This record gives sequence, structure tokens and C-alpha cells, in this order.
Amino acid sequence: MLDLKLVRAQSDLVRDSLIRRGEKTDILDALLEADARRRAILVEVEELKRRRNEASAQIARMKKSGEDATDIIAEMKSVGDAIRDLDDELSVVDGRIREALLAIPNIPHPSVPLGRDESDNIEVRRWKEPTQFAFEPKPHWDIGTELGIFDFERAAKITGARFVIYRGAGSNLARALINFMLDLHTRQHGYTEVFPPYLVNRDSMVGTGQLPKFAEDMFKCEGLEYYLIPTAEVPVTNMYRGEIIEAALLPIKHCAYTACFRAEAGASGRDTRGLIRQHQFDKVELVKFVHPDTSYDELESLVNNAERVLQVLDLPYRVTMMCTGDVGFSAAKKYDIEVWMPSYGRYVEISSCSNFESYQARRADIKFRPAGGGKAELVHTLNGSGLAVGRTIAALLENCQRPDGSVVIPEALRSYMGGLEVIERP
RNA sequence: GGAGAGAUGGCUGAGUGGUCAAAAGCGCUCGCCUCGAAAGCGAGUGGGCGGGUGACUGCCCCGUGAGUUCGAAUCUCACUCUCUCCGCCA
Repeated sequence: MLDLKLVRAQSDLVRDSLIRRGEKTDILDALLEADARRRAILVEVEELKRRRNEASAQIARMKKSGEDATDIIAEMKSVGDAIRDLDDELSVVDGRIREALLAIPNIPHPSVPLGRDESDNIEVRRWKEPTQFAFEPKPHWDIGTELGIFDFERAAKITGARFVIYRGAGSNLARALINFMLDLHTRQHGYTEVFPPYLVNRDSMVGTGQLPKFAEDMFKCEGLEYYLIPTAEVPVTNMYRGEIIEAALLPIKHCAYTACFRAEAGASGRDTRGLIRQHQFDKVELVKFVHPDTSYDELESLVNNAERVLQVLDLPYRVTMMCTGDVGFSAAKKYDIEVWMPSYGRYVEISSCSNFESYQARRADIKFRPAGGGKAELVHTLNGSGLAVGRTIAALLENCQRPDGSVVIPEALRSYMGGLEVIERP
């Protein structure tokens, strides 16, 4: 969330941010009104509390010396009632303020281009050109099903639509990719691996910004305030919730493999075939906690780290910068990495890398102690996929397919697959 | 799942209705001492919100949330987490 002081002092900036994002601004007006009321109550109630504290000390003294304090106690009774009434109103107003703050998205960085939706995103760079085929390339769902490495039908039977069973070499491929990605990031990019819970509590979901606004996209446990994680970003970022980190420890860089669960509400009918949009998928996530001065450099290196996966796998991709209308709710700036997907005839998002600045850190209360001591300040948090495993498998099958339906395994993965070079039809 | 114990500042740990943001110790910072260091001695050491140019100052915070009271770290209730024992279990 944004700093209430900033919202108060520079409400025009926040209003402009909402407009550039294509959002309504009535929430801001409600916030400013509640804030004004809160400050008025505060002045009044603090004065009453000061009087009560003074009287309390006086009563204590009188009782100690055996004097009669009946009068002053009676007087304080009404003061107590007045305090209670004001405190009650204050908590209502505080609730409104918090609700509004949680619903206001981050302010886009000045470098983020103005735009309405994804069509206004900007291509930043491209690596290799789209794969050319001397034959008609097949979509990955056909390739994988014919190779016997995907089983969508049985997955639908045991669970439902938008689930898959990987089988044989397919299952090995998923495992190989996860290990390959984790090894790359831990051994070459300096990330420390963590393996967190897949279920998190409500505070964690609020901390990273999934709740309260995006509740319908999440799976929630029946009868429990636990949620299935939509991304490892949630548990990993919340590892440090409510903590103050020594400045010398920054930047903290974690990578994590987890399964991810998304209800995909509002996406019915989109990408219904194949691995692109599943309710459960696997992902290796990169998460950083950094000093505010360095967060934009750290964003660039985070994107590079994620790109490296595709480079080593030799898959064509491009990097795009999200415009104001498409940048994530909690993000100040976001790059997508899009892999070439022959069945779509276009690039498809395979990674999303964001700098949240202090937006998540304020929600989750993650601070650092500056070198040499002093007041704790909010860290900046960043994260990005490095990468989504299902979409990587899809891209790999489609880009590495051969006319006979077999698929060549990229060299970097072969040691993870017992030396297998080609997945062939049974 | 059952039984019990506990949650206080960076840490250990006192505090069971009233000048308690809270003893003491450790740690840390500064000073004295020293060639330097250790030891010793002295002083200082939590956070949030607000007011004041400033010295300074008001409110809140003792796991979380309600309640009792003129007044709650202290009493009541609910919840969360931790630890010990038993049971169960991958």
C-alpha cells in the first residue's frame, strides 16, 4: 500500500496515477475524507486521554495518602465514556482508511509508458527470431499427447478441467526443468533456494497484495483461513513479514520452486487447450529484498537472470515493458518475458518481473536497519518467474519438434534426463 | 486428538490493579583508564503516530482481539503461536 502521508500530501500525484492506470478515483476521495475525520478525532481524544492520565496519577496519590477521591473518580467516569465513544468512531474510520489504502494500486514509475491495455506495452528487446519450420508445426497438446507424455483426459477425470498428468519422459522433463532452473539461479546467479509451504494464512495474502482485492482468483481452504499459493512470491516475500533486516544482509535473493494454484476466474474459454492456463502449475520464482537505492538496477538483473533460462534452452523470446494500464496492481514497474509459441503464432508470457518498491514492504512491514544504525526504513521487494515450468514445456515441445512428432531435448537438460536426447513416440 | 506450561525491550528475565515504557543482568554505543586491548569505572541505550525552529512535548504499544474499571503488563473471555508429555501419523 501507499504511504498515507504521501497520499495526504500529494493527492494529485495519486489521483494522476489512478487515472493513468485507467482506474476510478472515488476511492481516493473517500480516503482523504476519512483521513481528515481521523485527524480531527485524534486531536480530541488525545486531549481527553491526557486528562485521564493526569487524573489517574492524582487518584493514585490521593489513595496512597488516604484522601477521598470520590469526586474526581466520578468526573473521570464521564471522561472515560467520552473516550470510549471517540475510540469507537476512530476504529471505524481507521478501518475505512485501511480498506481504501489496500484498494489503491501502486504508483507506476515515471519510465512506465502511458497506455490502456496490453496492446500499448512496449517491446524492449528480442532474442533470436521466431522458429522457422519446413513443415506444419503442431501445438504442444497434440505433440505431448501423441508422445504419451501428457494425459489431459485422466487429469480431467480425477480432478477436472485445466489439470494435466505428466507421464514418463514428460514427468521427467518437468522435474528436469525445475532442477535445471534452480541450479542455474543458485549456482550462477547467487540466489538462495527455499522450499516454502503451499498454504498460507490471510495476512500473507494481504502482505503481497493478492487480498483483499483478488480473492476470487484464489483457492481457499474450506473452514480455514488458509489459501493455496498462486505463486511462491507469497510465502517467500512473507518470510520476512514484520521483520527488520540488517542493511549488511541486503540484497537478500531467494529462488523457490513451488506448485501454484489459480482459480482463473474470468478466464473461462481462454487458452482452454494445453498447458498455458492451468489451475495448478509449477514455477521457479525469484524474489529479492533490496535497498531502495538499488531496486531498479536489481530489476534489470532479475529480468536478465530469468532470460538466461531461455537463452540456455535456446528458445526465442522477447522482453516487453508493461504500460500503465497493464502494470500489476502492486507493481511500480513490470517487464514480461514472452517466449515464441508456434501454435499461437505469437509470443506468450512465460515470466513477469516486477519492482514493487515499498508497496509490498509497507503492507507486510518489512524494513531494514541502515548501516550505522538509525531509523528502520522499508525495503524494496521484487520478484519474477524464473520460469513458469508448464509454459516452458509447451514452448520447448513446440519449438524443438521434428516432422515425425519427436522432440529434441535441449542439451542443458539432458544430464537431468539420464542422457536422453530425443523424446520419441512409443 | 488429549493433558499441562508459557508468550514482557536486541537477548535472559522480574513485575498479579495506580507516578510502570516497565527492575536486574547480558549485549550494544559513548567516555574515563591504557602504548593499544581486555578488565574496571561512568553515562546512555525500544517502537509507532502527532505537535514544536529548538530545548522539548502529547497519545499509543507488555502475543492478537474483545471486556471489567476512574485507572489494566497485572483481572475476565475468545483466539493465535511456542514448549513438554501422551496418542496418531508421511
